[in-house]
Amino acid sequence: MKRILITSALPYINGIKHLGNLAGSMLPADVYARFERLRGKDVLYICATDEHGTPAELAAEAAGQPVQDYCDQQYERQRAAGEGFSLSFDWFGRSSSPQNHAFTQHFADRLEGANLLEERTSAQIYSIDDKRFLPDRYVEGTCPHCKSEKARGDQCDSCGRLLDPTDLIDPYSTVSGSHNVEVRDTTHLFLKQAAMQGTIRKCVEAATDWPPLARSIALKWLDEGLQDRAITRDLSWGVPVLQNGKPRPGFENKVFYVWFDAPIEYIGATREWAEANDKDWESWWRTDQGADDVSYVQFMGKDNVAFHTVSFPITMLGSGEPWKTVDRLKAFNWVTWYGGKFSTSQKRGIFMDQALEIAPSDLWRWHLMANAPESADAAFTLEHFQTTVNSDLANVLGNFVNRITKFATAKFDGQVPAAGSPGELEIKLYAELDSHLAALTKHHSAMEYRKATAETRAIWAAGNEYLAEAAPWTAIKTDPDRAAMIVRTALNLVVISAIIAQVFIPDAAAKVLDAMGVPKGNRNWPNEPASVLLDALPHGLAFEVPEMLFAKIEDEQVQEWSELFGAE
RNA sequence: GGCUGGGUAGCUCAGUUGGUUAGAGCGCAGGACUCAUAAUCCUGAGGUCGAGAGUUCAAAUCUCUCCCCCGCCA
Repeated sequence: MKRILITSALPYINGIKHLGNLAGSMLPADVYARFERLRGKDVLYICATDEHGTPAELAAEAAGQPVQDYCDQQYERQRAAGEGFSLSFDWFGRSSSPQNHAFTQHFADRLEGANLLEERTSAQIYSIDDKRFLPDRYVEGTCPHCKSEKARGDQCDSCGRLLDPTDLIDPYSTVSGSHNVEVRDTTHLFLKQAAMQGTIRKCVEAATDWPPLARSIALKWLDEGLQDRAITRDLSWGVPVLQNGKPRPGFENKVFYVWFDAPIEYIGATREWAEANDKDWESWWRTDQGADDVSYVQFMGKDNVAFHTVSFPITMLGSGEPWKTVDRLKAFNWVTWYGGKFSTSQKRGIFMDQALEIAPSDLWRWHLMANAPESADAAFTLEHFQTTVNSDLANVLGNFVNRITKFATAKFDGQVPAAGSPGELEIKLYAELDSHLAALTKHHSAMEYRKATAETRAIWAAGNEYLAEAAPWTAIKTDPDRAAMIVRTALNLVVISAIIAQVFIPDAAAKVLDAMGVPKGNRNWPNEPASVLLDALPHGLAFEVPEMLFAKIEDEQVQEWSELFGAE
């Protein structure tokens, strides 16, 4: 398939995201998007902010702003942070967009038409002082089972039992601390998920492409039996509950639940992109309009798997319309901060905007992908960051590029030399590079990022190994043609090193390729034999020594950052 | 409590369908080189593969029991 649709889990609007959020969906999705684009695929990489729900309302209130203004501001911050990290979104949208409102309401109408929606009344906690219904986790009180006084409305952490907020003794609002709460009846729209059980099971069982983790999570939900769930909430900030274009009676003060409208924004954002660029969104999302030719790949953290494998497919399939559903998905564990949780309030960890203030984005990108939380949670430490950056980027890649371009400038006048022909060492290098490139391409296709970075590094290291063995500084004294051959080969290897580096460290890679005089159109993913790749630069081509690619991270900086960001 | 995933060299991790002396990077020790960001390259030391039992000619890899860590439980 030539067309690839990529989405990464939508970052919530409530504040700028930390390095773990970046590493767990947006960054790997970007690397994959870049890889497939370099291979000539027609890629559409979509992301957006997830803006609705109680946390956004409360955060806006705390900031003393209208929620729309708050979201506008936070959206801009997140967009800028994404740009700072060179995330190559084709579109970074907003779940509060009119397009998403329309799709969300459309899906609700379709689901109702398919007899999958139902109004049900239930009792919930209403806080009189806060003037709002309280979501389960915003209610605390005394556990009816173990008498712990800090039980949450959804669960008691003390005895582990699942609770209904109306079970709590002496409940109070964690929003205001007020005990002035009462139980009120409220009516919501329920999505009859149980009715879709068989359909979804078939999809999951057919999805042999998914990683075992994703399938097992989905199957577990199915085995326990899908429960019907409310898709509306008593809030004002969100998608209004319409019925065939008109306010639904009794739902004038309600909106759709954020978990219903958020995944729909993948489609909404595509439409935002299409309308802004005079493109069509249907060929990406409607299998009756060309989307059966699309491979759809989703990136997300482990916590989102169930929503992407079960809830969202129910929405799409339940509509009875031919929507494109996920083909492949890649789920990540968490990046932790020195083994613990990132925390805004406790000032633990580095957030995206702060990271960019202290080091270039390439450094973070490389380190986070080289240590991606693929098989288990991965601990971020500044010391480890320093080691990876200094060793892989500065010493192995930076030094390789620097040493050979400087040598070639001094001895061959800054031009790609033409003399000499391949000898034993070159033949050996060709074989090595062929095998490295095949492995690297395989790892990228499989979205295995620790392996892909290791293989990338091995190619960079092969450059240093080749130079050490071929020793052009010795050959130049006795056999200038031999030295020319070595230099030409190494300069071409610099180019290959930079081309494959583009997906991880786009800024540094561009510096190298610009300095080497490689036109934009010649920077595609290598798919020729190494013997051709390593003699691709035109003989006589003038190049420059790239400016220093990576400054090393000094111990003093690590010390300073540790104090700044609460490292332990 | 239930359910994923994980527990392999000092650190971070690979280990394909069970099969010769368990691998890589970093760190450490020694050496080489001097083109280069005191960089690089080579060699080496270092592991009862969480604990115990079992299956097998053979187990890090399969089975059972137990212990620890992260996460999820709408």
